[in-house]
Amino acid sequence: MRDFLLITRSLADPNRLRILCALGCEEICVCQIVEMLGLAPSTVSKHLSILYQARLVELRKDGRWIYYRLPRGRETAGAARRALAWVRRELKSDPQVEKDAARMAKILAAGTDAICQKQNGRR
Amino acid sequence: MRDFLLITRSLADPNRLRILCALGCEEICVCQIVEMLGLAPSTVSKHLSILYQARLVELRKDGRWIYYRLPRGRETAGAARRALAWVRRELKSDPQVEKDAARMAKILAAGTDAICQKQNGRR
DNA sequence: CCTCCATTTCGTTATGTGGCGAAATATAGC
DNA sequence: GCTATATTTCGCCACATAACGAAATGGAGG
Repeated sequence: MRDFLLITRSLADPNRLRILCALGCEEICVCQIVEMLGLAPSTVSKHLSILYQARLVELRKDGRWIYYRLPRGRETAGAARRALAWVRRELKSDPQVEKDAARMAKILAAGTDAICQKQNGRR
Repeated sequence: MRDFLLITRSLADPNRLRILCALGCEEICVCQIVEMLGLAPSTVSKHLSILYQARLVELRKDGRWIYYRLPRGRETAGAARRALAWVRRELKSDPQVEKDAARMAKILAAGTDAICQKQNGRR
């Protein structure tokens, strides 16, 4: 029950749902999620931490960047995998999610290296 | 997204999950849910109202009693049905849920009419 | 009509949560 | 080692929420 509640409480916030849907299949840098949501980095970090504790996302550190993604390996807890499948199904054609996907595509495509483009562009 | 959030926020509370699991297949009176959870009637009523708004339960009024049950008809929104199937699967063998089932069985079996037994017994 | 009782609604309180900015942490590059 | 930058942690505030008891609602039955 406790673990399941970690999951359901994670899913009870629109911004966290948007993050999960945006992750889709690709790996996304924190700064890109910040850009997509338009929230303060500290806020996004908190959301990601909540998702991480519920095992709904994994992270990979690469230099000073941190990439988040949906869990991949076989070792992924079944509960998390089923929860993600459920969310994806229910929100597949959600307007907000679709808008986010379009926006994220633009964010990823902007700039040549496609990594933390906004911050690079600031200089 | 809005409707989906109604569902996920409903599922983000342990007492509401216990109610949904207790409903299982049978129809249960509010006073019996109160007895099972050990919470104030007003609190339980609020929980039921939240579940009702998310379409996760239906109600049937019978005299001065109100029975709640999981949604039945074909007209039930698919999202609610899928959410309930997910919850049931994840919590099928949860210790708390099993204890609740045993307790609820006792509550339903107590008394001959099996309706609001505790209140009947009070007189 | 009046009472009784199951349930809901209302008002209050304590706690949880989402948001931000500031400060801390960590890594890259000079 | 110092600076710059990405991310997290911390402290704070506004607001949501779960709990209760008291009062209101509504049907049953005298």
